[in-house]
Amino acid sequence: MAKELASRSEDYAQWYQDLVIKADLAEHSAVKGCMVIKPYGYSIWEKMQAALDKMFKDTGHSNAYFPLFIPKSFLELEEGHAEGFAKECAVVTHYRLKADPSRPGKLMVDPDSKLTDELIVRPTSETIIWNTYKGWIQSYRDLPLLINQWANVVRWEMRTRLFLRTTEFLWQEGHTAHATREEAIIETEKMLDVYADFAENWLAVPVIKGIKTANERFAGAVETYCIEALMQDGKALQAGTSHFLGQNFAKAFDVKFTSKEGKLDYVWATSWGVSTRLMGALIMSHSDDNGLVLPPKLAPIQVVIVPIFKTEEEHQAIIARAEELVKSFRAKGVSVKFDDRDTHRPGWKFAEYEMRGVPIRLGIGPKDLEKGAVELARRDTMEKNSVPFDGLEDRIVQLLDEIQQNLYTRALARRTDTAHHVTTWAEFEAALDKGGFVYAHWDGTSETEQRIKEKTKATIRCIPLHNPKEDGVCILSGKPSTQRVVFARAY
RNA sequence: CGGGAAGUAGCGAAGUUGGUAUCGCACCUGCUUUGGGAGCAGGGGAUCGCAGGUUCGAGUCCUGUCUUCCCGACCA
Repeated sequence: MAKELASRSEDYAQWYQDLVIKADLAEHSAVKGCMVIKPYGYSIWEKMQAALDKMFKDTGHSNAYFPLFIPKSFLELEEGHAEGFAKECAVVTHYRLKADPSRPGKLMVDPDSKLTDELIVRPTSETIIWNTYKGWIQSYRDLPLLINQWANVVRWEMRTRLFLRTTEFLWQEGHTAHATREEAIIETEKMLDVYADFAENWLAVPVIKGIKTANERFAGAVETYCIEALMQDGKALQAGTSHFLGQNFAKAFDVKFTSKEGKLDYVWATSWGVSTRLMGALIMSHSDDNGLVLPPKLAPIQVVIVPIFKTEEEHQAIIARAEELVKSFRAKGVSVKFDDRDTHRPGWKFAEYEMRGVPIRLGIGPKDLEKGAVELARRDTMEKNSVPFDGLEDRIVQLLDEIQQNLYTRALARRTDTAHHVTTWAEFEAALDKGGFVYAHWDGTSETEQRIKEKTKATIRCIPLHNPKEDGVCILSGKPSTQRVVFARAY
């Protein structure tokens, strides 16, 4: 009724927007390109943060916090980095307002408050962090330095979409410093593994781990690793990146250390990040035309109990039973909500929790009490079954795990089913139009990649790690190639 | 930032050649209801995105501006 969505098949983009709004995840703000993340959406993000934060800590990292503002002069120091971000920076040029003498009650920028060194609102923090690290690192004993920060960043995007691309977004950025090139590369790959682990085991989103081509590489990086996910409409989404920065930033910010052998050398660096874009990946991987579908591990509410009754006697009996269930579920670590609001009827609640993606719904009414059972509805399959109270909490724990697995399996099957291996240009174009990852030979040049992008809007998502070698010819140039790379149209 | 579309009550929409705003849902009250978004009756809520202008009179015409959506260029 009031909350219907556009269908995925008719208008995928509209479906996505409707869903974000109607599942109460986020809304547009009064500020162009910026969103308000609503409590329900934010609680999902908090669960992601908690899981990732633990993974970072478990791999030896500590959190810290660096300034929102970066002096413009810092951003200029690493050439590639400067070029990459120059076009999308918000710049603070003044530090004060004053009453506008020509418009009573209005404010104006005080021209006397002009900053001599303008400040950039961070689009990423490499520069301020490497400026800081210079003071922290003198010896090999100070290494490795393993820092993460949770922060907001601003990139002045021309075209925005809730969660997928907004002017301001939330993320974490890890910045590490190492004594050797090898150690930095190990770190880069380790954090990519953390991201892949998180994507697959928490988001239930299968990802391809790979390396970006030069065209797609992070500005200032020597090598960019990524995890690429496939959305239901057949488009790819970069879900996380991990960069081997070489000595680029160490040289730009003059960060040297004395080795055990007494030699002075620049340190080796990595940076890695995932953002609230993961919310978009989560939404577009599992949800359906009835609304959001959440993997149990990230669902703010895993089980909702909806009472159904006519008389107050029935109501009281249900409350008694429901409270027992809540207690036993919580004892098993299951997050459960008993929705005893009398302001909404059961049917309304069913629809509402479906829209919000709650993995399991239990309906309890007089008929169930009589049978000693509940009506259990699974959000992922929309199946309904009567399940006895006896042993219910164990069944729930098991079922949550089953749902988590099912979402992953389903997403993986979709990715596998839509994957194409092509050899000719005609096949390539046809495959792109169908959607999904397209494995094709490429001659390895940026020029060819660029031409393919211009002709088809598809990009090389990545060169998969441990990619099997296979002789072939480039789909566009016909030149020899030693491996297939992954193409797709992307978000 | 270029091209297109849109903005009227919380949401979705109607509004004729300019004459002071209508409908559905939602909301509030009451009664009846409650196993898939309840029914009936009554009620409240809009300076028509914002700022100017034309006019006796502007939701409607003109100018500017903000925001959103779609398509491009750019990007997580």
